[in-house]
Amino acid sequence: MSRPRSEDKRQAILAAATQLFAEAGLNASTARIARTAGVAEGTLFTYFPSKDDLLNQLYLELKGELRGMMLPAYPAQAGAREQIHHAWRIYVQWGSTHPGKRRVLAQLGLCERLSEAARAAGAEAFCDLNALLGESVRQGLLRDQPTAFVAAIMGALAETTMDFIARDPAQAEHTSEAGFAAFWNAISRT
Amino acid sequence: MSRPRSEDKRQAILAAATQLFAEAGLNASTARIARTAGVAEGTLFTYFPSKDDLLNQLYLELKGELRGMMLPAYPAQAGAREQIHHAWRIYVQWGSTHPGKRRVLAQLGLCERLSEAARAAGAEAFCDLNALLGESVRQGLLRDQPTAFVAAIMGALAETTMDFIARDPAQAEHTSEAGFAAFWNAISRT
Amino acid sequence: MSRPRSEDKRQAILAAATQLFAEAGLNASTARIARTAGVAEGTLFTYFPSKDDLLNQLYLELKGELRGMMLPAYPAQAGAREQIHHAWRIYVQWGSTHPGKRRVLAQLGLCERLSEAARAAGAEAFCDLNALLGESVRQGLLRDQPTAFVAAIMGALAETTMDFIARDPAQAEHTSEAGFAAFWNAISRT
Amino acid sequence: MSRPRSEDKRQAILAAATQLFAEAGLNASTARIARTAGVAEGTLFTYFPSKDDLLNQLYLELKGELRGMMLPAYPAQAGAREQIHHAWRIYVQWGSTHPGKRRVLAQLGLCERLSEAARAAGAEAFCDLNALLGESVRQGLLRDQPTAFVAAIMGALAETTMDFIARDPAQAEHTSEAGFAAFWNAISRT
DNA sequence: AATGAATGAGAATTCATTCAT
DNA sequence: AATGAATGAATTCTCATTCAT
Repeated sequence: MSRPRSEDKRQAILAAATQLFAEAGLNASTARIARTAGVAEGTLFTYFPSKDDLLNQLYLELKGELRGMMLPAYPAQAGAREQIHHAWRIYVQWGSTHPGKRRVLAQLGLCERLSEAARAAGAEAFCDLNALLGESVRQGLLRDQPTAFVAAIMGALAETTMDFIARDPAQAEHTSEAGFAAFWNAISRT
Repeated sequence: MSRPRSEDKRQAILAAATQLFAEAGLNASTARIARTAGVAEGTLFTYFPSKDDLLNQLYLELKGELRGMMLPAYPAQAGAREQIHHAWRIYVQWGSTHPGKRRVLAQLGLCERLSEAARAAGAEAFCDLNALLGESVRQGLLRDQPTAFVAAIMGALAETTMDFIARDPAQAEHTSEAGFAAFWNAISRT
Repeated sequence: MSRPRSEDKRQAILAAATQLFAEAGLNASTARIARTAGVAEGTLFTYFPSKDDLLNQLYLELKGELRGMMLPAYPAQAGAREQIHHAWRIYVQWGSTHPGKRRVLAQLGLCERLSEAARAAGAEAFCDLNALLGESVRQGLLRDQPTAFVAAIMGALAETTMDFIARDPAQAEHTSEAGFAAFWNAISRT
Repeated sequence: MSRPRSEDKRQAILAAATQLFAEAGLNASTARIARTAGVAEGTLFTYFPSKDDLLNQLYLELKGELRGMMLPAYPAQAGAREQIHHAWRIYVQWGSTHPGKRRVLAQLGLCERLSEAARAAGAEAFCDLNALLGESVRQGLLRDQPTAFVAAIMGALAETTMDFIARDPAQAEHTSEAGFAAFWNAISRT
């Protein structure tokens, strides 16, 4: 009966926030975000009641996008190594293709304004991957380390890999594989 | 004739900045830093002409401290692996012992307000280590990767290791060794 | 042909405004009033073109209600003192029974946004009472003071009386009579 | 050693606040107050950390001024009636001479942002007067009413009196005496 | 008429930096 | 050099009002 809230505007705000956060850090002002998104300052607050909400929802949005990419990543019939390798490729490719989003996701992950709820929901993106890693440890394929440690190592090496791809995008494929090799050697038993 | 600047005050300001940046992020206000340091608001600006200068000098200070720890780290007579292992232990121990400093160093490293000059000067802290890693690659001890990549992998895994030590300090020794094992497997040739 | 305005909605808005103004002062937002009234934000403005209008109409509404209570208050056959006493009782009882309405009426009376027209119309509530007081002065029953002064004294003492009843409702009857005694002594000739 | 805080500026801010609050209510913005006081917006906040503080300190300032006027008001040798009469005159005169201050004091007294501490400290202005009234009740000079009720009646009638003086300042003296007569008759035993 | 999204002018406050003392 | 008051631009958020649906 009234004008419906526009998903376009919501997305424009999130996109503007992503861009400005990537360029200038999470301190980018709501005024600038609104202007970049092409909406009035007040409008931002009809979509996101506070800047904290914007931060949290943006985090979920980005994590959700990543999750969407990684969900179909695990062909059941393949071996564990192949599945993990596949997840690696997708993750590294997403981050290399969207450096701004990657940067913002990292900043948000460190930001103390992120709610526990958002953090928990965000963890789902890597839920299947974590399960896969845990199972692999249990089956003796990987060294006997806490799953969280293995997962953190994977994340850290993937980030490093993406940093190098950003510097030399032409070598993306090769660097990604080199990174995965390093990761696999770091954690595999043999 | 004017009073000379006091190195004590300079250090007090840097220490206060480290503490507050660790607690509240780089947005901690100069007023709060000055108060915590026990000096007047204006005094801070006689030691650091701007907040950006404070940030850059703090970065150099912390990198310098780290460099001071790591310089005597390389007993020439030992083998490369042992020297690298030694550097790893010192680095991880420093970061585990000074979580605030580590946190601030990481934040500063990401901050766009850091000058290229400071970044370059800061890189010196790991200069010898980088040389050592490069040499090891050249000698075929490590896999054939760009030295910067190897160094970045070392940094990333060390950070991950420190994160886990922070969660469970009782296991510091064990976690540090597990982290190094992962690193060594990641990059060593055999 | 368009839907007619609903008197129910108008009353709901006025009731919500009364409640929120009593709780939070005249700054209570139109959005909150609309929500409390169960109508949309915009709807409020089809019934009251502006917040100032809402304020003025609410004032008239409350004054009108009070006038409705007091109109049948003057049994012609009774003496002046008894009629005035009767009016006092009704007024004090209304204010004690509806503390929110009383509070809002007082706030509105002081508010500079109230139009002169509303103020004038509102004065009608006490029109008969004023006439009665004036007549009593003229007949020598009350001291020789301007009627407006006598009326203002009555209002002030009645408000004070209601304040005390609000603090100790159990003594309402007694306090009301004590207040009236004070008033009568204040203005009666003997 | 540094520029001292200027009592002049503090007073200028309080005066500007008094003026604007009297004209436009307590909603007058800190920006306007600062501009009127001839200081920068930020300066207001070095003298008053928040608007609430400004409100509370202004209340204390005005109450203090009033207290300063009334303190020497009670010549011990005079009778109770004469002392109370004297206090009445001073109070009414202060309020008539400073209508803005009176108006603001009344608004602040009703405002829920006023701290209990300020309220308590403010009550001191009428401490002696209250004691005098209480003693007079106890000695049978006044009717047997709670002291607070007697004091409230005095305040209410004094306010009403000041309202009328404001409308017709030429009759100030006469109106003040008429008001006191009404008050005294309202509460005195005979 | 009813709805609630859209708007942009404030609101209170913060903050890096300057400057009088 | 040291101090902290002074500054005014910037920040997040609110709100009365308008307007598309």
